[in-house]
Amino acid sequence: MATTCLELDLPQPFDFKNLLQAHSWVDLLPNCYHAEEISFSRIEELSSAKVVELVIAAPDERVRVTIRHASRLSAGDLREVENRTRHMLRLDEDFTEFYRLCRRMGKPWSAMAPGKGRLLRSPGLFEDIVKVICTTNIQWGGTRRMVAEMVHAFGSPHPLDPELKAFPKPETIASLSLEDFQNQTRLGYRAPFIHQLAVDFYAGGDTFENLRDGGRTTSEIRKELLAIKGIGSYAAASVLMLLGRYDEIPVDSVFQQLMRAKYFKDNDFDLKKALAIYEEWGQWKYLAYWFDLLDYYQ
DNA sequence: TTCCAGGGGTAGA
DNA sequence: TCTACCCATGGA
Repeated sequence: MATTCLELDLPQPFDFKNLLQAHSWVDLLPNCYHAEEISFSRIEELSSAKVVELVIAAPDERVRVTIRHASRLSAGDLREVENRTRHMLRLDEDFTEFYRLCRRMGKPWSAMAPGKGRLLRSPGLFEDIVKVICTTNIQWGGTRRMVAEMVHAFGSPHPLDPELKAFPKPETIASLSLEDFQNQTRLGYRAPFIHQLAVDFYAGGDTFENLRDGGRTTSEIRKELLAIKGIGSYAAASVLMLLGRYDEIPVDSVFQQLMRAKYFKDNDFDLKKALAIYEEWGQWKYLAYWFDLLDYYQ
């Protein structure tokens, strides 16, 4: 076994612990949260087909990525690990304007300004879209189970610890018949959506990479997301957040519960009035809602 | 047993 | 654009 370390500068301010704890992506395989060390690990399959383990921590003002690997890593492999880490931690997103708005809005949002607001995401868009589909119409325990079943059934194993596996590649799922895919996982009616997504990603991944195009409007990208089977308004808002666009609020049972508990009495919940609560946050609505939620239930 | 969960697709109005 | 109905699965 060999171990290689990478260190990356963190933009300041940056709250790494909050990035891990603020939403539950760190609880979904292949991510593994290490609460005591304030770190997480995950198995990654690189473009070179090497399967490595990344352990990511931020003990000071830098990110430390410890890579456990079986064979020698090339400069290209290391560059890929760096790029994937930067994407997961959103190191290149600018939250300056959001923090300014938080300070102006007062409590509870003023507590955001010292570096909170970054929500962990996956290195690849396929993984994030599949996981969002797995959050629909099911409790969180079911989401974890479905994601774990896909990773165990179709993920590439780490050569030094075959029980640890990467998130499945689109081509692995696309190479299976829908029937075989369904028989090896319990995804319910979501199975055809995820299988088709894998087929489409494998056939034209570049089309999906266009969703990351910063030059396009959120409504353009939202329209394309809604064209994906299995993605409705809630899931589109969630994927937009994972793309770094916070304009849309994911209206689901969690949102409605918070609204009924905090802002509406008895049965006078009104969706338009509820959405209007966050209107003044403009392009930061998702984060304003999300941290309002965390503050209320903490 | 029944309800429903970090909803979405479809048909029909 | 809105509504009704159906959709697998499993926890409560």
